[in-house]
Amino acid sequence: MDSLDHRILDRLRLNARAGYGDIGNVVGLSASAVKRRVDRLVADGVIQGFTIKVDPTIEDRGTEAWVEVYCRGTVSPDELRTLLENVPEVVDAGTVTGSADAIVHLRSKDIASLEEALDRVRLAPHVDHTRSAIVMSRLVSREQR
Amino acid sequence: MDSLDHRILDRLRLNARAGYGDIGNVVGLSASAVKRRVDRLVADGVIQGFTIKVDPTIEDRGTEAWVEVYCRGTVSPDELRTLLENVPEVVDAGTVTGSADAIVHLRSKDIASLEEALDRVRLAPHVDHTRSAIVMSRLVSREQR
DNA sequence: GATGAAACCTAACCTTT
DNA sequence: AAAGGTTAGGTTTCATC
Repeated sequence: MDSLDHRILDRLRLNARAGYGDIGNVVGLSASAVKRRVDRLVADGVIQGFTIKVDPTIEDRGTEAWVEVYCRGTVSPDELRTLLENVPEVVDAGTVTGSADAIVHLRSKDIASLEEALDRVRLAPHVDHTRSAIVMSRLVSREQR
Repeated sequence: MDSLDHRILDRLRLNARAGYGDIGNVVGLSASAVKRRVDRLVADGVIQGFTIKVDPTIEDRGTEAWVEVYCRGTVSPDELRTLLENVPEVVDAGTVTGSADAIVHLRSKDIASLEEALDRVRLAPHVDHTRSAIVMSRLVSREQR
């Protein structure tokens, strides 16, 4: 992982379909050299995949909320994972420090379907209660770039 | 946006470098027809870009936290945005319903640098106090990256 | 880094509905 | 007209040197 690798990652982040030759022109390598590095970055797990960014509203994911989940007693992360993986609206979740057991990021079509998804989280075993914050306006969005 | 478009998006989400011919074999179209649809999806803003998923630890973003931001008085979303955009560790943020003014998702190298970033948020004008939850274990990760 | 064959992208043209 | 298929060219990928 030298500076050339980082610059190649930057180019691919901007355009994952850029040709090896084009990337090479920017970073100062031949197409073959770039391909070898990209292949190695994939093999090493540095590049975990090539994807697209899709407008969330197109796929009924324009409404979002962050939810703190509070459980009764002690619940293993595995139990929580199983529960949350069964709710497709959950896009991101983790166990956290502090009073809540987990924080869950939900994405859905509208408030109604968001509430429906939240209910599925809330009515699961072990879950005591939740504390929700519905996103009104997005301020920063650098998760996908 | 018909079902073919959705299936093409699914294929590209799995592998943004898949060939048009390969995608066509799966969805039942010729390579040209797939290319025309992809070009249209890009032109219409449905596909917002082609990117890579990079292992967060490689780029010093392995430690994360969710932070509720509470402000004094009334603060416009624009002021909050300006503030948060100047902290590179902020990967995601939005104004929310409930008692907090905003929720901020931070990613950094380790706890120490996370705390440093949090301080930059906390010491900004208008910010009264924050309430943080550091992520211990990731449960679900379906965010498009 | 260079080479060459195979695979792919792309645009123009044709067919179908 | 709108959408898909076919073809032909130029370019890119990829294994090998």
